[in-house]
Amino acid sequence: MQSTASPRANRGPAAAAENRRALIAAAREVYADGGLAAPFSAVAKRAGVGQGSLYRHFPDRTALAVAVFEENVAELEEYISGPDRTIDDLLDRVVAQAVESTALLALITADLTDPRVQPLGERFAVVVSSLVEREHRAGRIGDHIDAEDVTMAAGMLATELARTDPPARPAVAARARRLFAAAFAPR
Amino acid sequence: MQSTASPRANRGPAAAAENRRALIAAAREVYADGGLAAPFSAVAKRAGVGQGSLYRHFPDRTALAVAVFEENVAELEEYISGPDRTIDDLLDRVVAQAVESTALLALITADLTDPRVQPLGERFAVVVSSLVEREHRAGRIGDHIDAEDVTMAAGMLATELARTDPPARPAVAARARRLFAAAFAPR
Amino acid sequence: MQSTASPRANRGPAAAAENRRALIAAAREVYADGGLAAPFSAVAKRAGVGQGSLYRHFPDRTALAVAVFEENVAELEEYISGPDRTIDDLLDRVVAQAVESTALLALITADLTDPRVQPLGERFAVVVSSLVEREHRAGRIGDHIDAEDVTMAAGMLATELARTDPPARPAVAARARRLFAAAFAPR
Amino acid sequence: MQSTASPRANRGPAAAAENRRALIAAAREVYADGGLAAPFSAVAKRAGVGQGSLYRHFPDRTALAVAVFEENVAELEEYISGPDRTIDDLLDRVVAQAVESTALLALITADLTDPRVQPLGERFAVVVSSLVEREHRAGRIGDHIDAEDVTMAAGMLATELARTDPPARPAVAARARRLFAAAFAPR
DNA sequence: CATGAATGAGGGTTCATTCAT
DNA sequence: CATGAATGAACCCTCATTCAT
Repeated sequence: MQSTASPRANRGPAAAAENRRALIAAAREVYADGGLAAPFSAVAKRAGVGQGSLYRHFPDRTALAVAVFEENVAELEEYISGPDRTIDDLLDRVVAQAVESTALLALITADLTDPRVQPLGERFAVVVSSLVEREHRAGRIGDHIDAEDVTMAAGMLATELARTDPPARPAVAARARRLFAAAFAPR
Repeated sequence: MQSTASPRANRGPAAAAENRRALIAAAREVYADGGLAAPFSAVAKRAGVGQGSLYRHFPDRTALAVAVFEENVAELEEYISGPDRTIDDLLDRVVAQAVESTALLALITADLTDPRVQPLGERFAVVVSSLVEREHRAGRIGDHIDAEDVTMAAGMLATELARTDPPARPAVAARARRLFAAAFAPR
Repeated sequence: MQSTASPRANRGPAAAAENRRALIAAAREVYADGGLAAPFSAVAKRAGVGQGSLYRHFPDRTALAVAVFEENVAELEEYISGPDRTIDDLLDRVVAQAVESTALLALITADLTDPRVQPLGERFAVVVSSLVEREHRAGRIGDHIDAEDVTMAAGMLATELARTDPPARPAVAARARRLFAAAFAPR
Repeated sequence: MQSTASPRANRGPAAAAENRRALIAAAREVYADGGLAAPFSAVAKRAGVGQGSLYRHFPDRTALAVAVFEENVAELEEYISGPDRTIDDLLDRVVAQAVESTALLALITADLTDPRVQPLGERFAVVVSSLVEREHRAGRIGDHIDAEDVTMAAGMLATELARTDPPARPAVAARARRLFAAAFAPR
């Protein structure tokens, strides 16, 4: 039974929102550094927050991953909504997000049927669909390509980058992008 | 005091090679089932071998992964040496190997600079190079494709499959293969 | 920054008494359900009251248990004051109270020397004494039985029931009651 | 992931049986002292054994409790097998075992349907039955008493003692014994 | 050389308690 | 005076690794 408690500063409920944000940010850093093997508690430590608060905000790793990706997807949605966005732009953003998110991405792809995860996938699918349609109309991609092809490519790209050593990433990204560009090109 | 311990069957040195093989096979099964999170000791148990023997043969996970991939690469080398083998054939084999090996693949790609891992990468590169050259000559793939493109594609394909739910794998494999075929095709 | 916290309804001092009652009722339910292992905080949650209020009213588990038993004893006192009440009637009430109170009873019997607990024991002793005296005069119990015997029997009975599976309780209660009746009977 | 290991003495498999015994003995002490709330790990510490070994021998608290009671019941069986043993003798032994075992008894009575627990209950029932039969024939107990009455009494007695402060135990034991003697007596 | 028990550090999670709002 | 988030110590359990037999 826990008998001792020696709290060391309690910034009060006002800190809740701030803590939540700090935890999400910390999660990006921790999982980018240490991969999925990183202790869950490391997120709390990095965020400068008690473990209890981590669990209050995110009862498990998936909940945290979902929160991270919610931000990612929101960013994509907003970015893509700009005029003249292309699949290339999308992949740019994906590449940019890839590294910090990949360990978490592994978590999420591990259970796509989780009810918390599905909405994210759907939002991403919508982003891709609208882009693909636009690109088709513009004749910039071939008729043999559909939204799911692009989604899969984005996923592969992100994963590939995530497992690449940082210094090698630009080269790998370039090569992969070239490969997919070739695949997408109208025939 | 009378020892109650009864070390079950010590078949002597002769068993060493057999144990080694059993461990490698067990590793495939264990990591295919449980992912990288599977306890290392589960490999010993599945192989019907003591913990000590596991550590004697493979001092760490990477050593075991290398052994598994050595078999995989050897199989590829042999397979590819047949006449008329194409990149398509290679990818077929990669797909076949992907699932059981992926957890271990994650291990290996995590440290490609490990001196034990490099030779494997090189052997795989040789396999791919010879194929690519042949395919170029046959005009079956475009000039914009080099061996490293194919290597990367094989890696992405394997990973993508590994993280796909078994029932969905055939569809995913088909889609990915189509994508890469489009990418490789002569223009 | 705008606080997003929204302390739900602070009904002012008037609510204090009401909260206290709600907490006691919640304690019965929570500990009846989950045993002593139930988190203290569950009482607050069940009562629909903040943690702080729980601690304000009852600084520790024992304080809460004492409050519960104060109600129990008061009920017994009132019940017993009726005319023609017998030890049998007392045990009936004890049985009725047993289940919901037992986890808390364990708490209380764990430290009978606690100054908050003693008065309860004494009040219960008074209840029993008056009954025993009456029964002695009526010749319904033997001279070998004193108030402490009955007190102990009541305690054992309550505990025995509390640790019995609900469906088996009637049978167990009947058997125990028969046993004690035999013990109490005049010779 | 556990990365460091600094074992501090490994007496080898030969210690297994010895460790098992030490754990059972430690369990008696720990739970007698601290009640069921005692950390499971305290048993390992008190036994001078690693936590892992504790879990290897006894995967959960119930397994440990069963082992303790197996010894208790065996002792009762042996004791009772002597000539001229009476229910009084049985209760003497029960009283003697009560304190050290009660926290564990709470554990066991919490799930009597556990397949590991049932055999123990049955063995105890056999012990009691043979005694009761003998006492009936000797006319030392009334016809209104059956084996289950005695079993219940033994249980109540043990529990009552267990929750009594050590100094008060002799008096409580005496009183309870007197009560049950009165209940059992031929009419 | 094989076996498998022993070890104990570490990570996951819960919950008692405090305190800003 | 109420609320409920924050805190972190403690417990549970698993598993990597060693080593007596």
